[in-house]
Amino acid sequence: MTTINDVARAAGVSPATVSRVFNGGRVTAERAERVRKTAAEMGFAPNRVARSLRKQRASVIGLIIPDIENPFFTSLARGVEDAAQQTNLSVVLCNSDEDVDKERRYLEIAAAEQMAGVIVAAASRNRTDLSLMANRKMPVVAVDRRPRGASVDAVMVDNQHGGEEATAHLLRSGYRRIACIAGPEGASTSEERLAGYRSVVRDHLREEGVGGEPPREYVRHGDFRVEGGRAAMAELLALPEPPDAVFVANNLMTVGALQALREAGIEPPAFGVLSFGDVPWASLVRPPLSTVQLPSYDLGWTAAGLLQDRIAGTDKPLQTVVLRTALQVRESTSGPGQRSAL
Amino acid sequence: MTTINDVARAAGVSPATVSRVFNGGRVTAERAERVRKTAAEMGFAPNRVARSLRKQRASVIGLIIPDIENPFFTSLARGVEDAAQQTNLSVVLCNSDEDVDKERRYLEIAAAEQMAGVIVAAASRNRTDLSLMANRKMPVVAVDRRPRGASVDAVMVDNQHGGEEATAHLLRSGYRRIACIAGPEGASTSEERLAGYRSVVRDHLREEGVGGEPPREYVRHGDFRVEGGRAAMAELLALPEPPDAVFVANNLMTVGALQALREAGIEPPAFGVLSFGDVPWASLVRPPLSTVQLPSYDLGWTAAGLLQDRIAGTDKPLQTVVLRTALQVRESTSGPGQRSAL
DNA sequence: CTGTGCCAAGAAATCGATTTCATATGGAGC
DNA sequence: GCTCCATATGAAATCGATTTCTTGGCACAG
Repeated sequence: MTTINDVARAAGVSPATVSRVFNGGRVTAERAERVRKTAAEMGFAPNRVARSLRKQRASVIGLIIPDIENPFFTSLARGVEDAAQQTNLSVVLCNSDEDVDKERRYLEIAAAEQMAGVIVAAASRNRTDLSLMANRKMPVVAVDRRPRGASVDAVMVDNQHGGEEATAHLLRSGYRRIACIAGPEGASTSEERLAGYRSVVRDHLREEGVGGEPPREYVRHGDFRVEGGRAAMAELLALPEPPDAVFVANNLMTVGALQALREAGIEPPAFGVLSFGDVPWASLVRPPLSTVQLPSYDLGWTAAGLLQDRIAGTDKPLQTVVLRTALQVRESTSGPGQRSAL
Repeated sequence: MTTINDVARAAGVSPATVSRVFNGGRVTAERAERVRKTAAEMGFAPNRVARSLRKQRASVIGLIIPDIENPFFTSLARGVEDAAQQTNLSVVLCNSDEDVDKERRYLEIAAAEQMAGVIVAAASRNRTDLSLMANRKMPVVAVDRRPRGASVDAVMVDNQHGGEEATAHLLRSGYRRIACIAGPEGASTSEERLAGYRSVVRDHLREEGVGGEPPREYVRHGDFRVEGGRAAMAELLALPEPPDAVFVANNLMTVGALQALREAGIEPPAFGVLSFGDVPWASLVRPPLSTVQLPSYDLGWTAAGLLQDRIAGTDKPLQTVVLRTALQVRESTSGPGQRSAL
């Protein structure tokens, strides 16, 4: 491969001069031109590894997500990528698979590769450890999930608001026995969504003059995966007094819940189904699914922006940006009255 | 950060010895133990950038895919990742977005970062240029799509066989006016699938004593995206004699086709729909969709295996592995007879 | 005419690990 | 007891770009 030394020799200058030509140093126009020309002729591209070693920083940022097969995260990844392209940073995507060990390995790699920064959707609120990054003063932005105790910039979704909006909509549509399939206990996103659900149900019960909390058995915890949603839904349907609607706390569990409903011969909107997060190809599901839409792309875009500011060395105080959800009403929650023929 | 020199000093040995401890050189057990211990205490992890510079090779492989939001490719990516983990290679994922320029940028990065190898699902059969890799003798494996004229190992799907199987199944189910929504002209995957379709239809016509080719207007070209599938399906439905079934050459276009069908108030299986490639959450679509299942995970796994062999320096002749598809019959192709109420 | 200051440009140090080369030590064989 | 070899180890070169340090030349002011 042609190195900076080859170019220097060919152009009759020193390697330092070649470097300066490519990095905005002061070089006389005539020489700069000559260097650029020979470099182009020889097909010279600076060796990034050597550059990173010397600069102690690579022009790469890491993006660590817990599930590459979840469209929410892939859309987020596109947001990051598009934003990063603006400052010539490239993005490497790592899939932690919701596994804290795998995640740690990737964090170690990010550190050892001297990446310019990391955006991480943490696999665990408690056990994700960002101290490696802190030690090296490597910029980090948390996205979607904030690891406990980490002092980093963050971009979050207004989960509680989304949960409230969803539950209120179900109530407005006439459903009365509303269940919730929440995510894993301890996951911040799950707990906030659940809190939104709880607060609206509580208010409703108070208005009705009943008071109290939603029935304990109407709240189930899944694992944010398809199978967990299916199991939770099956349990709900097996209750002595099953619910007439469900708010499911993520898209994949919704897929599972819908499968369980179908197996039981039950069809929305007689049974209301509202998903937190777009289900891919939602428009294909019959009937079309009402969802709380998440700004996944913007989440990524915003996170990448914050990270780039930090990389550039801003000393703004840490900030947390919260993006709003948007309720997308479709037929799956049009009300228990319109029973389809069963 | 603690370097190999810090560790060496602390352990009272030379940096060379520390390096040997971590790279399987000959070191007396007692010293090795001491080095390992101090290294652990100091939290030493070798700087990958420096290592890559010296070794002229990083312990990272690049995976370039054209669409990160297509579950086919994400599943493939998981296969690559799982296989790579076996030899401690990490995978960086790059999304070319079906854009040859973006793809070239990533290839340049892979070269400049001195990645150990690249697996690429080419954005274009003609215009994807792998000469950069060839120049540096960097191992490359093509997956799913083979760039024209590149001498690299490849892992492919038996597209023609899949197309034949699909079309034959539609015929067996009683459909007679079978259309095909193919991919972009020039894409090898698309053309092979289409060839499979053509050959079966041709044979059928001959058996019927008619002979000839499938009607030209029954073959449409889309762009492998949702919108393309929708448009193609709409055109098919607008024909004077519309088809009674369609073989769609990829999963995303199938989603579009289903949307167009629904808008026209037509429902499978009265109109047969068969998708090449699993539609995500296929089980949710009503009625369940028949598909030609692609071994996406195995594609990735196999490609990573081949790449690792090359990285290890095997001199086996170039090989192309072809993996078979499997027809998954569901209700969307159960035959035109069972007309659902329209 | 000389001193000061500025700027271009080369020489050389640097980043951190690996690897070659040289050296010392110990043991085996005669 | 001496030679020879194997082996452990350290010193130093190396990878390729960036950056600091130096030098030399030129311009301008006094």
